[in-house]
Amino acid sequence: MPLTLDDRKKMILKAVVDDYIATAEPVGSKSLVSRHQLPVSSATIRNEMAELEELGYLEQPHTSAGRVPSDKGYRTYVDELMEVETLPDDEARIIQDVLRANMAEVTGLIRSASSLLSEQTQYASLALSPKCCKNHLQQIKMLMIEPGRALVVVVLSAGLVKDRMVRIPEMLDSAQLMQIASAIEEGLQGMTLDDITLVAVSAAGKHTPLPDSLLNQVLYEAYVSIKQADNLEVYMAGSNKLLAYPEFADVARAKIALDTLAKEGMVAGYLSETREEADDSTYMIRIGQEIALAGLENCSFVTTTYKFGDTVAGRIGVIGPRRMSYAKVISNINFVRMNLNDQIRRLGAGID
Amino acid sequence: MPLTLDDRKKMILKAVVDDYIATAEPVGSKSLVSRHQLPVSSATIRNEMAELEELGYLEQPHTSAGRVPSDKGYRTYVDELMEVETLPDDEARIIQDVLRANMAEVTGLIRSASSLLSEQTQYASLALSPKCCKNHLQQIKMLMIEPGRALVVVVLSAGLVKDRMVRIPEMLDSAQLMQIASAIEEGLQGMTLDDITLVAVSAAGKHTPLPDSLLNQVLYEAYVSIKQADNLEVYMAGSNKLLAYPEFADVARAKIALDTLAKEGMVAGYLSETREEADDSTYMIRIGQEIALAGLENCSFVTTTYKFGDTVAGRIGVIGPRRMSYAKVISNINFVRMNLNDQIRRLGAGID
DNA sequence: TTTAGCACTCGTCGGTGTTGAGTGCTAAAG
DNA sequence: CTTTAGCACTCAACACCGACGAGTGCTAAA
Repeated sequence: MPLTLDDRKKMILKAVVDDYIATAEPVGSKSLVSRHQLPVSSATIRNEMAELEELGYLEQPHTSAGRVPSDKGYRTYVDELMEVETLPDDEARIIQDVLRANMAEVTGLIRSASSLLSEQTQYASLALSPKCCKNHLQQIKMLMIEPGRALVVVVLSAGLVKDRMVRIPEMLDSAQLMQIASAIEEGLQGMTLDDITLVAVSAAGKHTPLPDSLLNQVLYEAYVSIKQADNLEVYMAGSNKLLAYPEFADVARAKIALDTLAKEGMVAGYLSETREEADDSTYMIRIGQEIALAGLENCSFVTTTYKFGDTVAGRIGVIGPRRMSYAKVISNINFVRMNLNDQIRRLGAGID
Repeated sequence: MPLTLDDRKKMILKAVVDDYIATAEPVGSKSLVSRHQLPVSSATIRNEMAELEELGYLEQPHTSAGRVPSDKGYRTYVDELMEVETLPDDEARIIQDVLRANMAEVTGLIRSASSLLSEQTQYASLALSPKCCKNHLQQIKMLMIEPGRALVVVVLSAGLVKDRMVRIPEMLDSAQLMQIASAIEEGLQGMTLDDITLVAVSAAGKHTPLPDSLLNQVLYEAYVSIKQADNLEVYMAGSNKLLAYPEFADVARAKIALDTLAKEGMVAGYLSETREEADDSTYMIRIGQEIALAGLENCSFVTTTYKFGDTVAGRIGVIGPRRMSYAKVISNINFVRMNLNDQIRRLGAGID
């Protein structure tokens, strides 16, 4: 049994996947030759397809139906056979324009990149908020809103900013609050987020000449705010677009898939685990069963990473039916990735 | 033709709606008598139902099927017939606990109230962010993040806080930025948001001894931030739960409905328009065609308002199939509304 | 090795008959 | 005048049937 397919088999596999992606219907030998004007007869194709099935690249929904790609079939398709188009100018322009218009802030930038992907590909899209364990605390500010309430602003390296409303003792005034914040900031300057503990925050804050009774609550809230700044968040867009595809014609199946996607934590967890693998290639593809999430068996993920400086910060990608137009999705994702990294770099560098 | 139904007709209408809500299947005369142990025969019910149909309260999907409530039927059901249950203790407890845990900040509070509603009722829920044209600007702060970037924090009356990252000229230092912010704050102190114009902001800011070239960009960003603080936002949750109901068994219909809901702007606009009506009653119900949004013809909205102090600030509610369990939804919504208003009041008053 | 030919498979589609829950109507009983 | 038993009628849902056709595998000849 050959480990690699001969050229004709590759050619046929590619044709089958292409056709199935286009039509969503099992493709037969006869329609294949006519559609692609192959120089051989349908009988030959039949023999080849039978072999491809035996090798696990194709499947038959039932005897006397055409063939459908298996996970393995899709896999070799995306790894070896597919031709990635370059993005049409008009689509490229849209992406560039939208990203440029949203570059005031990282979160908004990523969110809009995600929406863009969904809009352009007509699949669902998702993005993970930037999270980098090597992130440093750069600043922490506390802003008095009214007696008893303050806004804690945490600035991480790479210019990522998060804030959070907290309750503080009513007796604290604005000046004291700022004093505490600077004490913490000084004490933790440059520490990585993982290294920051409640003890460390407390130690830093104790340099302030204030009674513990007032301090403790504030220090605790500061600690929580810092930790929360690094929380993994998910932005998802266009999941209802999936209902347009025939693989979701059955509402029950559709519901299972959408319910799974709605549990953002699950998807986030899954994607963040896969962080390390395949770092060299620009994108990562998970097909069907390769996704270990119940309910997404006939879906595929295509994701890529975006960077802060030169460290990977998060993922952004597309979720669609297994039978998705990988070529189109990948060209979009690559372009978005490039532009996203570009804008983030500019944002960090302060270029307008 | 009588303007009001006699007691027996009311009784029958109520029974039909109750049954249809429970089973999702057209209810016939025979099953009605057996289910409710009515003291009359099915023939009598048939006659009554025929009359109710003639009067427009019931509809027949086809001859020789049972009856289904019409919009008018649902309307009188919710207005006159339905018995609103009081919320079971355990559900009440959950709501109280979750809201209490989220009371650091208004936006989070409302968001969690919305999720709660969806979770408790198993329908979709949505909430509009607080927006009150009589809102005053209370504070505006600008926080230097790094040269060229600043965080603008806008505090409205009632303690609503919004912030936004902006670009500023690189030459500005932290002190200057604070100076500008206080100038704006002083100049606009107590103005309602509607009255604040770019001109007003500029006028307030010009008191600072800085060259126009530096000022203008900052003032513009401040203006945008203030305006944006009052933007209408929508939080939606659980829209995929709708797929569980038989009215959405047809994917095409389901898609239309979900697509409409996904256009958050549309729903927001629709709900905010209905703001004034029915202020006296605690909740507002829109049934089927009463909703003027294409795609939601067999859905219903049940919404209520929440308040900042004593002015209406926003809406929160549930979207479900027309055949929704109004009694359950209303008891949930009322309870959430009460607790939400309570927590908002405490939040404003600084009670913990 | 390729391919024409052929028998076979099986899902789809239209037609047909049955079932059953529902109706409206009529005529008798209360 | 209202109620109700009885009956004929309607119609969606379901199962069954046969024809159709796109597809297959196999065989034997080119």
